[in-house]
Amino acid sequence: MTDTMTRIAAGLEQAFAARGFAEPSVEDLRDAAGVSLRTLYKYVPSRADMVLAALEHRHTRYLTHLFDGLPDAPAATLDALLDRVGAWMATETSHGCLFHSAVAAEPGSARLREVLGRHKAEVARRAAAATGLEGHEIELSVIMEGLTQAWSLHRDAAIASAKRLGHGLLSGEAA
Amino acid sequence: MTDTMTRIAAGLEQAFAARGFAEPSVEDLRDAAGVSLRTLYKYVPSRADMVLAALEHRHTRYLTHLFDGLPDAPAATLDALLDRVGAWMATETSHGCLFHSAVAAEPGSARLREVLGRHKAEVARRAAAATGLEGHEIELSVIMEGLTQAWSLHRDAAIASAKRLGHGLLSGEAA
DNA sequence: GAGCAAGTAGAACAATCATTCTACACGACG
DNA sequence: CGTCGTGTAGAATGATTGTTCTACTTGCTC
Repeated sequence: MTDTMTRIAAGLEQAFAARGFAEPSVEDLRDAAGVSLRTLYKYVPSRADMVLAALEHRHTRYLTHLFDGLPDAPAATLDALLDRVGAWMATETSHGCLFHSAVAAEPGSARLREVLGRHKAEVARRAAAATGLEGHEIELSVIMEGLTQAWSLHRDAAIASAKRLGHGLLSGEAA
Repeated sequence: MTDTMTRIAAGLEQAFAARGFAEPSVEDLRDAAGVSLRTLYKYVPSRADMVLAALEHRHTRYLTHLFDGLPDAPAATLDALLDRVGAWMATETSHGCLFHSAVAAEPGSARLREVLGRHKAEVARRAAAATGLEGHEIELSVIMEGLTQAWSLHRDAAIASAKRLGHGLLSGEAA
């Protein structure tokens, strides 16, 4: 059933998020997934695929975390969005973006790079649509990426700084 | 001699930058360093120390690349700084910040986290001093981190966006 | 109740890898 | 000349790991 696959993906995501992509052995991943080695390999036929499955799962979780039930007013929306990025960092990842980490761990993998690109593009597109900043996807990307990286060092101060940069974007919008 | 140590550190930096922190074996690192295994272990007694040596070397190289001979006028300085970040990405790293990658590869290492923190703090401090934006270190961090991450996907467009965000900071400075 | 899909537990295999060790080369210097 | 510091080349070791395989258990369905 898909149920088993989801449980596996969720466990893999958590394991990679907590311990990085290099350290956990397949036996560790099996424990995290809560299934036997046989079943794990049946659903996910290699360790590289385990990484992809984890990222797939995280992608959908991240999207719902960021965009479900956002407010309507542009300024409030932007603030809420950046707060949610910070909240995600606080609860889900102590350090950086999991997609970038995956690519960094295996810079040669074209599949990983493609997953990263799709993930980032979709986040930026949705963020622009939600804040009425269509055409400024890349500025939004820079702000959100910057917040994600800087959060681990500066916590709430990083969120406040990202908000200030974002407001500059909104008010510069008259032009 | 320190000469040998520098040669080793430079080789290690290049190897890790090109192939990530997980993939290269110690024998690969030996080839990159251009010394024998014995000598490598004499100067750098474990693989974890090889990572640290590489980061140490990159730190000083990055600082000189960013800050040597910067112009004086605040706006020109900021642009030049962000251009240099982009140039660094183009020539030195196809993907992301090497320090973040190192931490991501081994999230448990306190030594790595400390090196990351010191690196980022020094870069932000110098950037603020060079652009006359003292007190805005964190905004600068967000912009530079964001550019570093977004560059791999958007290239020159990421640089232009980072500049726009930075100019917003400079003109908002009247307040 | 026979058979089948889907699961668990864990041993076995082949390969890789970090680290150490042995044996040798060479230039400087007293 | 001898020896000491610093280097090279590469084999041996010991442990870990990704992957596969064997043997057994459940629950469902005809």
